[in-house]
Amino acid sequence: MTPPPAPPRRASPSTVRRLSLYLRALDTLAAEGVGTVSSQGLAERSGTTPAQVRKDLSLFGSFGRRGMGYEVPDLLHRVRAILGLDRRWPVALVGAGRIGSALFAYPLFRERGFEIRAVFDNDPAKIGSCREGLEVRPVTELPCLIRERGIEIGIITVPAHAAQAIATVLVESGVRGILNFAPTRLHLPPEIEVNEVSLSMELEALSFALAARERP
Amino acid sequence: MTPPPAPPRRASPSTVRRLSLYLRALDTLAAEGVGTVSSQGLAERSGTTPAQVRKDLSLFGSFGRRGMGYEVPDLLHRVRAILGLDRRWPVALVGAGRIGSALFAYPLFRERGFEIRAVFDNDPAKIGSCREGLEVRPVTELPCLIRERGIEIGIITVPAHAAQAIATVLVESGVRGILNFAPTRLHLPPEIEVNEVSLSMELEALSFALAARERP
DNA sequence: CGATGTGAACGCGTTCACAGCG
DNA sequence: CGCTGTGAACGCGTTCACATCG
Repeated sequence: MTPPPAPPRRASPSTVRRLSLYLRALDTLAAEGVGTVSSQGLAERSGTTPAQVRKDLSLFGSFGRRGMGYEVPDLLHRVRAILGLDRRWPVALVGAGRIGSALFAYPLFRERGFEIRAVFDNDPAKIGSCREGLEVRPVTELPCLIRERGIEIGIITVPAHAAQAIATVLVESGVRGILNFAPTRLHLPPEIEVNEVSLSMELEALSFALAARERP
Repeated sequence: MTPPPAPPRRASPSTVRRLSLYLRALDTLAAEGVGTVSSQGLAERSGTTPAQVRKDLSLFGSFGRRGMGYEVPDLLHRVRAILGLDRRWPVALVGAGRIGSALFAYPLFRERGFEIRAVFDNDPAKIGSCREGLEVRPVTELPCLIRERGIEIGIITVPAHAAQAIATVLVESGVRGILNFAPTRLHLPPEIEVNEVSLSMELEALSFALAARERP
């Protein structure tokens, strides 16, 4: 009888991560034509527990039917909406090196609604060349193009020493969220969302775990 | 007077992540020729708090001098050892697509001691071609080469539907740690260390945060 | 003095257990 | 009866505060 709780502005980072996992699992289930799934079933496919699944979802509303579970197409739609994937997100890519080009071609981004609408680089050899049909532009044109194309998310794949300057310009041009692949900490206003992806950190976590096992 | 605590086999994932950040900061400090740093200074450069820095480090020993702080070269060496980076790690890359090739060329891996010693793919168009001087081999040769070259870490950058089979073969061939870029959950024995990197999850976390701010 | 190292207090995410409803 | 939704209990990582020592 209580209306679904107003979407909380802040869910814990772990919850948001798991919502992504649920979405992935629901995509698979929908593709398999499965109509209904229990918290148990979702938990198994996402590597968590049934209680955790129910707790996470209940933060945003009551999407299941007692005794039945969750309807896959409905829950899929709900989780997409919760994650903000019920719209398109124009994205800019700064850095047209190997990692940047790889991300550009990553099909899952587009499937989720992320559309790379601008690519920037300062290397004269790259400017003017194309990535998947989009021309690489010099960074000087960044502010203008970001605004013109309504871009709100920037992906940084430039060398560490250049990342802070790029981030600052992105924010000044209207970007509100940044995915940073450069191995350096960015200093930005607190209202800007920053997500750091450190590839070497991931390998180092493996290294730590493997080395820990060999210690006397 | 108490000897440094025996290195704990299990530190929390957050602690390990932060150790990587400290290492990065220490690298920079050393390059700048800074001789000493306080927990305060390290915290500022890593985006955490002084108390957190001291707690993290004290898990592994007493590396500082009261009233002085930490000596940068010494701490650098210690943190590298804690993370298991005082040795070389032979790595295999499975999947010579865009992401795989980008990782291959990522200089920070080699700087940290990770050496890609084998590259595999099943695409006949790629087999025999080279990535940074290493020849791409078919997956059929994987078990043999993994063993021959003493590889303990595998990086998976194949499509989701192929990832589980690859992971199983890697483990059967002696790999103990896996970095998985494929958007699928791997089922492996518990003694195997698995680290999932989900690029779309990172973007979805941004999308969630930005969308949450726009809600009424 | 100044900054580390650390037990204790705190807060928060996870887990539990059961009430509630189809 | 089955499974969800959820308050309460729990455990753990973070923060605090201070004793400690160069």
